[in-house]
Order: sequence, then C-alpha cells, then structure tokens
Amino acid sequence: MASTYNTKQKQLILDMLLKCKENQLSCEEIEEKLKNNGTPVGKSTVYRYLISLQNEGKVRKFTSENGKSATFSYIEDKAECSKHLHLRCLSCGEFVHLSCSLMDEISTHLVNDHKFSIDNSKTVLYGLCEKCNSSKG
Amino acid sequence: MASTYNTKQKQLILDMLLKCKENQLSCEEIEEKLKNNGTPVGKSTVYRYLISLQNEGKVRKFTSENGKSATFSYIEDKAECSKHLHLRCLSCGEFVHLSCSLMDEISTHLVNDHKFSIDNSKTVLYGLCEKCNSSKG
DNA sequence: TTGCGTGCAAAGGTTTTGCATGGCA
DNA sequence: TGCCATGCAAAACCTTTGCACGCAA
Repeated sequence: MASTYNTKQKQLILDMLLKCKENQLSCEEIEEKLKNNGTPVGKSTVYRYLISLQNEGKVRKFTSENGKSATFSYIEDKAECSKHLHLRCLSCGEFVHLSCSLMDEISTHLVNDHKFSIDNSKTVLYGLCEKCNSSKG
Repeated sequence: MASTYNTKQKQLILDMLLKCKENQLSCEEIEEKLKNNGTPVGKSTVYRYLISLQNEGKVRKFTSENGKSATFSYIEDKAECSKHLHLRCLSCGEFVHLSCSLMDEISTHLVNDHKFSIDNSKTVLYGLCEKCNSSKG
C-alpha cells in the first residue's frame, strides 16, 4: 500500500504535515497552505496521499466531532503512540500524548475485568485542558 | 432549543430510537424503518429532529469512524451516562456503559496530575469486545 | 519505456436549506 | 389564528472516481 514513487507533491504534503504537527489540518487547509506557499498541489492528490499515509499509520485522522471535514496530523513516533492514550481539548484542539502508569492500568483493567481490549490508536479522550477550563470557569 | 410543538413525526422518531436503543441508527435507517412501518417521515424532519435531540443531550451522535453517515442512539439515563465512560467495539459496534470505580479514578487522576477535565459524554473508548477479540485471535 | 501519480472535472453520498403547505396550541 | 413543523426539491459540502497527461525509475 505504500507509495512506490517519490514525487514533489508527496514531499510537499509531508513537509506541511511535519511543519504543522502540533495541529490538525483538513485537506482543504493543506491545499490552501500549499497554494499560499506558491507550491500548489491538486485537491485529489492531497486526499489520495492522506489516505495512503493513514493506511501506513503515519497519520492520524480525526473525524470532526462538531464541524464538517476530517482533519489529519502526523504521527511522529508511531510505535510509541500505540502504547499510550491521547487527550484532546474540545475547546482549543490541543492534543496531548499521555504516557503515564495509571493509563497503563486502564488497559489491563479493561481486559481483565471487562474483557475489552482497548485500541490506543483509535481512542481519544475528550475534555477541556487547563487553559480552556480556567477561562471557562 | 427544545422543540415547542409535539408532533406525530417527532413521536415516531423518538419511538424508533427507543425501540432500537441498543443499536445506533443512521438518519437513513430511521427514515427507512419508519417507511416500512407504514408511518413515513420526511428525511429533513429526521435530520432536524435528531439535531435538536442532540442539542438537548437526549441522543448520542457517532461520527462514523470508517463509513459514511453519522449514527445516533438514544441516551436513556442522561444524568447517569455523564458520570461514566463508554466503550465501543470497533468490529461489532457493541456499546458498553462502564460504571466502575477504577474508571472514576481516571477522571480524578487526569484533573489532578494532567489538569485535564474529561467529558464523559463526548468520550468513547474504542477497541474489541470479548466476542470479536476471540474470533480474531 | 513502463506504469504510477497528478490534476481536472464530474460523480457520489450525506447533510442543510428555502419555501410553500400543514398542523399544534 | 399565529407560528412552528413538515416535506419536497434544490443547494451545499466533503470526498471519491474516471481519464488523459506527466513524470519517476
């Protein structure tokens, strides 16, 4: 499933994902950013490459909770990310990698007591981060 | 935001959601089931009412992980469901209400150590249930 | 040279919206 | 009677696909 050819377009898309790895970008945003950079890439190419990156596990897809279009972000350490859970702030979108022992207990507990094996790569905990929480209360 | 008028159509949609509360139904499925019942309701009415039920917190929306359309299911005990986490099987779609003390610790831990307040109504843990896990391994 | 990748435009599917009509209160 | 709700069709949206051309290897 991995791409066989290396092309300028793929590199441009990848560079943009890396540059914005703290955020999540929609296909449209990627397309727009590349156009603004003076290095436009066709919409379908963006969609197609993101799908293939997703299949390779190099990109995480967020199916918009509230809005419309899906967003993507690059997974820097694929092996590491499959071991821990992730948090996402509903307000500002901040994405947190949660490496922590209690979180490991969850998996064990769920398997032992509830016979449920959690998939860390598909699971995201939603809530409010400190910043957004305090600005709300 | 709550509906002001009670109509036959709203009651029909609600009845269907209650009847299928163990499943998650898409708008199209609801429309189809109602038509098969001999009590057809317009597509836009289904969409509009589901949105308002969602705003009232009476319905949970699943933005399809893999497929296309969103699905909905009735929240039987809204107050209770906001207190615990939920699991969903990626394979068969089983939805589990997880009332359990260790799970309560998670919220506390996340707030205390990570300054993150989890929103149970928006969070779903994904993985494989016992049945699907064993049929896979 | 081979065949994958690209880009455009068109198609596909889901959800939303405008507007005239219908029905609740 | 006044207004919200309904339903149809059209529009809006996001995503996928077909096809001819371009480009990597």
